[in-house]
Formats: sequence, structure tokens, C-alpha cells
Amino acid sequence: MQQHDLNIDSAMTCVTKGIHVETVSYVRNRLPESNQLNELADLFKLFGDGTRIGILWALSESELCVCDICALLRMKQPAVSHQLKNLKQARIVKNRRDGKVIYYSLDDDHIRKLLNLGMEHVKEIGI
Amino acid sequence: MQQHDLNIDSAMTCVTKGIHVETVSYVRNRLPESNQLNELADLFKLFGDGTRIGILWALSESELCVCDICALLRMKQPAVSHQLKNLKQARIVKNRRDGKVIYYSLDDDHIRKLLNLGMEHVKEIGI
DNA sequence: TCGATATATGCACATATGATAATATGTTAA
DNA sequence: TTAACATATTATCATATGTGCATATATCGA
Repeated sequence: MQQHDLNIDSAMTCVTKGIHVETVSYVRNRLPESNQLNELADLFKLFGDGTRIGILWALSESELCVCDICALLRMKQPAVSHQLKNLKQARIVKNRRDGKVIYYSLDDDHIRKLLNLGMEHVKEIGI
Repeated sequence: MQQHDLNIDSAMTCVTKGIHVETVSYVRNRLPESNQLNELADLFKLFGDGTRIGILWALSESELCVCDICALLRMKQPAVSHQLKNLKQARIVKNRRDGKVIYYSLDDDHIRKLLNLGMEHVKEIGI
């Protein structure tokens, strides 16, 4: 069953047949702008990695220097620095320098809340 | 400056020198088990994609069938089904069948809270 | 049973991404 | 200034991931 000859999006079929036109337009009006949704996705993407979640959880307990994180998570220093850079660009973490040592901490209390809320979900789901 | 001759992790340097041993062990005791952290990362990973965030936000407004989502997000049906499958496996969405049509909705109110909390952060950060 | 429709699945491919090694930068102390 | 140390950066590579195409499955109606 080929649909290549259609020049409208083949995905439109059930709606052009009028299945849930009302609902779709209702939802469309309530959907944030796509660039805002993309920013939201980018935020969550940074949480979506075992390494970074480890870093974030650690920082939610205490300010830490790069070496502390390396030791804690048994990671190489460049890998940690790389992830910290990503987190910093997104303003999820901030840092301060004290001599040779650079200390990182969470930039915002939303981050802690997101971690806790996510963990609640994980604990309830993981039967 | 090579450190290859060390058989301990080269990342350990600043800690083995005793920089923040106390802090590191404090945080280590408060870190969740690594598989729990990985589950948390997997949860957030599913939020970390523009397509899926779109789907989730849409479902947070209303139950929708696959075709509705296709129309709303202008995506091909297989792509939507694929993502819905991922979301369902993680118990982020659930579905019900009504004849030929399958309706999807959020499985859990945590999901809505996570979306809103994340969006709060995005709105505050986006100068 | 057959055709139409709605959704799911398997495969292939292009892209994104995280880790590593090597090296650079910046800071302190001697 | 030089040595030592903490951190950052760059380039490379292997892997993960999302999408599209083709096709399969499931349900309904004739």
C-alpha cells in the first residue's frame, strides 16, 4: 500500500478523515513554541546520561572540585571536565575558582527538585 | 607529564593527596546505587528529545491517538509509533484500544510535574 | 473472506554523543 | 622563571539513537 503519490503528509490521513480535529487543534493551541520545547528537551538531555546524573546527584549533596568528582565516580578527568562544561553552558551548574582548584555546585534549586521528582518516579515504577 | 606508570586511577591524584577526602566519602555515602542512578538517567533520556517532549507535552493536554500526534507534530506515523513504544516501555505513557484506534495518555502524574518543573527552569534561564 | 484503515515492527543509514589520549592553559610555590 | 599541579581543550573513534522505508499485524465493515 503505497502512499507516495500523495503530496500531503501521509500522517494526516486519519485527521483529514476528521477523526479528532477538535482535540488536535485544542492541543495545538496549548503547545509551547517549538524552540521552547527544544530548550526543554536540551535541558532533560543533560540529565539523560548516567555520568552526568552521577555528577548532578553528587553536587546536590555538596560542592565538589573536579578531582573529587573523578574519584567519586571513578572517571577520567577530561571526561568529567567535558561534562561539567556541558552542564555549565546550560546553567545547570556553576563554579568558582580557589587557587588551582575549581569548585562546582548546582546553579539552581530547580535542579535538585527535578532530581528528586525523577527519583520518586523511578522508585515507584521499579516494582 | 605522563601518568601512565601509575596503576591507580590517574584521576585520584588530588584526592590521594588528601584534598577533600572527607567530603568525597560523605557524598559517596549519600549517592544512590549506580543502577538506580542509571534508571534515573534512562528516565530523563526519554525526555531529552524534541520529538518525545512534543509527544509528552501534547499528551499532558489530552489523550490522543497515534494519528493525532502525527498531525500535531507533523511526523511520520512509524516515527511516532517508535517513540511511543519507548515511552510505554518506561511506563511513561499508557494506551487503550478502541477498535482500530489506539489512544495514548500519560501514565503518571509525575510526568506532568517533571514537564512543568523543567519548563519553569527553561523560562527562568532563557534570559 | 476481502479490502480499507490504524498501528506496529524490522532493517538500514545518517547523525549525535561520550570517552580517550594528547596537549594546552592557568595557578601556586620555590 | 621554573616545576608541579588542577583543570580545560582538541581531535579521534566507537557506539548509541532517531528516522524513513517497507512490511506486518490487527480491527472493522461489506
